[in-house]
Amino acid sequence: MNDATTAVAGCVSLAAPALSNEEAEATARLFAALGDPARVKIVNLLATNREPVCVCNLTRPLGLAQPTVSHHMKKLVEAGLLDREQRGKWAFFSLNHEAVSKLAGLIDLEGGSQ
Amino acid sequence: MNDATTAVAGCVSLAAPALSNEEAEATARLFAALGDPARVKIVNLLATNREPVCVCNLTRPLGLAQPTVSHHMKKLVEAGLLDREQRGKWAFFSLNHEAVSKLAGLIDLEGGSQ
DNA sequence: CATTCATATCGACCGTTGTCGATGTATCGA
DNA sequence: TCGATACATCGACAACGGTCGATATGAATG
Repeated sequence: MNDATTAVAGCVSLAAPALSNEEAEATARLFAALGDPARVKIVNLLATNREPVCVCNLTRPLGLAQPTVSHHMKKLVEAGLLDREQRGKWAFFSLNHEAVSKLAGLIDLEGGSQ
Repeated sequence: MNDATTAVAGCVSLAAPALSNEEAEATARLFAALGDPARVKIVNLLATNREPVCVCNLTRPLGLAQPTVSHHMKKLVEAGLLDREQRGKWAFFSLNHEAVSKLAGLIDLEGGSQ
């Protein structure tokens, strides 16, 4: 999922002249994707491990049931922060580094468009 | 409010080796502070206008009632993203650029601690 | 001191969201 | 084909959060 349906696709820098309602909502959705401790840990695991991770390897370190983990993965994919790849029975999730870079750029008020 | 009670004080980079529960919760609280369109707009206004803003000047551009705006300002102050200064009757809010810089650093997975 | 104004807090309402068990779907192996 | 595995979806429940009107606090003003 790297298309226009992701939140990151509709985001503009926080230093942009005047955010529209749609831009503010998309930006809020992107930040809200990281507004849960479990999802922060998921992104942290993917950022440090480098290799894609499947759901079954996340339930134990997160201490959450499998449906809950799937729920969080879906949120992160919809935000555009994670990519999903199906390999047989397994669904492998990896960081979308382009989206992460764009997120970092949103907050850069000095070197941004200010 | 720039003390240890703010969310930004307990945050660690998303590229840090292994986030504790407390670090993940603090990071999530910081991101959640920007997980609402109204608060995104508030930060955007403060980032572009440079000058501090009081609540009475935000109700009209946001289209929200005064208690709602105060609620959002409190969330942003608790997160550490905004500073509050009382001048007579008015409460002036301004961006905490140190916190914004730290937030941008949290997401920088390349130049960070990875 | 009374009034006005700016802001915070309270209480209530209600939509959203995190959580899990149960179930459905699809794939792989025996 | 059958059973096991991995994952998504569904339904339900509880907790959280955004919103507003009413009210409280506190400061300037006359």
